Amino acid sequence: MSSKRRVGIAHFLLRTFEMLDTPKLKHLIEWSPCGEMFYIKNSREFANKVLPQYFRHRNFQSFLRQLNMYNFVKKRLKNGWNQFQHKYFKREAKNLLIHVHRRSNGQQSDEEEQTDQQDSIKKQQEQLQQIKYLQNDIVLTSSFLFQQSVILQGNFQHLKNKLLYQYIEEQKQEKFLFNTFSLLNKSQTNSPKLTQTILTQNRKETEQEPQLFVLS
Amino acid sequence: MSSKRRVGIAHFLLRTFEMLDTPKLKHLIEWSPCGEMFYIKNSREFANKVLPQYFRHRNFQSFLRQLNMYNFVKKRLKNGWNQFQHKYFKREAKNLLIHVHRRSNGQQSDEEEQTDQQDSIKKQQEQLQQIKYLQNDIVLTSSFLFQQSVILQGNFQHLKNKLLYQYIEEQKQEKFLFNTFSLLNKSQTNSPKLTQTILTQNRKETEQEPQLFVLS
DNA sequence: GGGAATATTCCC
DNA sequence: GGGAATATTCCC
Repeated sequence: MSSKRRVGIAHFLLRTFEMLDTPKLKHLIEWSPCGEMFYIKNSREFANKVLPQYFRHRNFQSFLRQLNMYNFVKKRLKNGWNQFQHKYFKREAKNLLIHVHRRSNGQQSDEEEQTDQQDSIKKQQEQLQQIKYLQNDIVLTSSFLFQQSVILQGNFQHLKNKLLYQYIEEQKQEKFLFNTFSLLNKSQTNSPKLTQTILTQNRKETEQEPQLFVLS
Repeated sequence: MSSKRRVGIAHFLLRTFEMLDTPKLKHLIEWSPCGEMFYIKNSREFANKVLPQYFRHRNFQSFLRQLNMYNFVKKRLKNGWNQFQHKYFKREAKNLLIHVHRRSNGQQSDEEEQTDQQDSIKKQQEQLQQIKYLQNDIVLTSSFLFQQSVILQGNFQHLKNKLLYQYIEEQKQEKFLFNTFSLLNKSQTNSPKLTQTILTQNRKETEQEPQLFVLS
């Protein structure tokens, strides 16, 4: 168990007590009239303005968590206030604070006795071994895949560049064609039929699906 | 045990990395020339001026404790600097940070030495812990690769279609050109200079980079 | 340097 | 509200 307990009173308890001792904060946190519990009246404002003065944060939730760890009992009042109470946390009895203990986190109950412990340990070891091997394989595969993805990205980039290049070539061709016909029209006012013929002729051509390439 | 690991990289690691990324602090904390370890040159001043900017305290010792929990190796240099090193904490490889794991507190040596059984159980637990960490890494990588593959497939399909379309267009143009010149040659035996003019004229055209498309 | 307590955060 | 991880403190 916790053989080593700090002697003093927890920082959290002291600071919380201090807050309650501060008249300026009465509109946000205050003892009940008789001093056996206290209220937080506006948790939002309280969190933002008061908490950072006493702790390293401004989360109401964290404050709640602490109260909870010290076994304070919370109650929601009708007027929206939060009320907190602890048997040993009272205005008139600061000395009682030494009885407020923080909940220790984990109780390790030893459970039943295990006769076949060794047996089960061995089995577990074998399983562990299997898992390790498998995991190792997976790591290798994963690493390989990662590299592949990088390579693929590269290939893709390459392809994209190719495409761009092709596009440029195409543009040139188009321009070429365009110019050709311009010149043709200019120089052949006498026989405009030629252009017509060319266009007609070309329209007859049937298109065929080309076998481009097969990728995956 | 700890079945719940946070996905992200520990706040401590990120903040420490940030410090090292800050040129203004080079006189107090700085990467080694090659970036595989870092130095703290004046721990006193560092603690007072730098720590509170990145953490909630100004204790060099607390900072040390964290480095220690994350298995950094400390070395005291002759010139008084402190050097820290971790396999996966390097300037050029922020992505490796996911492999820097916080030591789990799990070791509770209650008193005397422990039975062999308990010992072996503990070892197994450690191993399990390691496996879990590694598995988490793998899951992250795998998820990343999956996303990558989807994106790549999409990009690739898109590109393929583009390419096909372009190819068809090109074919049409070529055919068209071919026909044009055939007709031209037939009908213009008298003035062969026209073809020449067309070719010369076209050669002068300047090319311009077209905006093709933007992928991912 | 590291064990263990308390403080704070995150999440179910 | 509480389990569990990380952050900070304290101490040997």
